[in-house]
Amino acid sequence: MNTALQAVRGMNDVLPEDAALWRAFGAVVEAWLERWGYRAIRMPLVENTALFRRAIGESTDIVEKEMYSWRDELNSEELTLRPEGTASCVRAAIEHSLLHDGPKRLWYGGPMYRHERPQKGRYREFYQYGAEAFGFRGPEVDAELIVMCARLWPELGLKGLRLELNTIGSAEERARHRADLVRHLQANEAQLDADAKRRLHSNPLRVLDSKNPMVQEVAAQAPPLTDYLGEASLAHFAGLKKLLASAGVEFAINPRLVRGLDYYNLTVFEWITDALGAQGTVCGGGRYDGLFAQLGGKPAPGVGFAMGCERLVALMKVSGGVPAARRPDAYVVHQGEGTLEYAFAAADALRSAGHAVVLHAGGGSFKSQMKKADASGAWVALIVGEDELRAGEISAKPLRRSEDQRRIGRGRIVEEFAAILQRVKA
RNA sequence: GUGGCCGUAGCUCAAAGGUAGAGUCCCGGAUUGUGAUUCCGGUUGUUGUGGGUUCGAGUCCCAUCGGCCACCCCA
Repeated sequence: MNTALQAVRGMNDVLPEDAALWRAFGAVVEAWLERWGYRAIRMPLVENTALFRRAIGESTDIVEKEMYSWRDELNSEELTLRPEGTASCVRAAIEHSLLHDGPKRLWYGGPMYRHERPQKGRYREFYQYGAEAFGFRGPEVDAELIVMCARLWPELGLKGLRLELNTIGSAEERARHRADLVRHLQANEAQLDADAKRRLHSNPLRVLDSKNPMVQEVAAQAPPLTDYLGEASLAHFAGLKKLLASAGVEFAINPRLVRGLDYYNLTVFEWITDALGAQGTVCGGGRYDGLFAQLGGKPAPGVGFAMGCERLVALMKVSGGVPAARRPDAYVVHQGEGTLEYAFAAADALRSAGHAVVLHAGGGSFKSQMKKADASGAWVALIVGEDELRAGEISAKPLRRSEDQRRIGRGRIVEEFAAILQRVKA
């Protein structure tokens, strides 16, 4: 143990028992994304550091202190493990002119990397599914993305997720608000903590989100962003709320909901649970109409969300929505001179016929082999001993139903096994 | 990155400075080749790691690694 290597902190193995749940989760989510008309795209895990600096924002926590960045000396490139997916997805859309024939709905999944202190529900390598809609200006796609999620939760067996919603207007509106906000914060600078002071100029909107009561007092008196929103922004938000209401999706407006990435405008939202402790946001997203231009592309609107797989899988466990383990159809037990080849061939033939078959390996007494057959969860134990070998047969013993063991002639193994399996599974 | 709590068998946990244990799991057996129960027997280990104090450290001290919780932040 003293010389044994460990996984990197905050980066976890998913062991077979959990991996089954992950696969079930992934299957539901991917089918759901496709059903809503989103198409898969895959991006590299590594991008040029400049992409994230430009997309996410220089003064965000992610860029300031959470990115895994390094200089690749082989060809002098500044590279970064992606801390989120939207920037890469937009980059890919620009690079390959994906919008040349109209708007696009895309989804992706995979690991993201942020160097934060690990905690329940927060890891340095974590998985996300993301959906992005490029080229749609109206609020209907914002609504679609949110309603989509509302429809997914029951499919995963999840309850008690609540939706928080806000609008943060356009860049111009925020700039006007920001000027007044900074003035207000400066007037009350004595009440600000170190963190708030630091953000006063770098990212004053985040000050409103502070949990420090002293800072909260100042924030509460600050000019509300809503007062600075123009007609178009208000109409967009109203349109979104109307669609959510007609879909029967409940939401709470949280005027302090400001997301940590600079590219958002208008709609921002989070799906939150109280069942996972401090890391309660299970899915978050919003609109980012300026991002294409910001990354050097032809201007195009965008909206999207990302959901955290670790958190959703953890919620599925809490909710008890754990799928049953897959049973092998047969476990093949063999003992005696020459039986291995026979058993090996029988297992092979049954697999070719589409059955899930585990061949016993590693020796052991007959009894221990039967124990392993049982422990494997197999429906049927197939037994090849010296008797069977001599007779040119194989014994089939159902393990999950009270049905007698019987012999099958070698030439009829596939047909008869299928018949037994059908009866036993019924 | 800051603070608090915690690391003993694969797993869940005992051992209040004096010989490291239980349950579970795993392995073998209970008259020839038949699985969950029952009964009998057996292995669980550099007490996370490295130092220090002490006649003696799982226990006290320091460091380090890891986990949990909170802050922070977000998925």
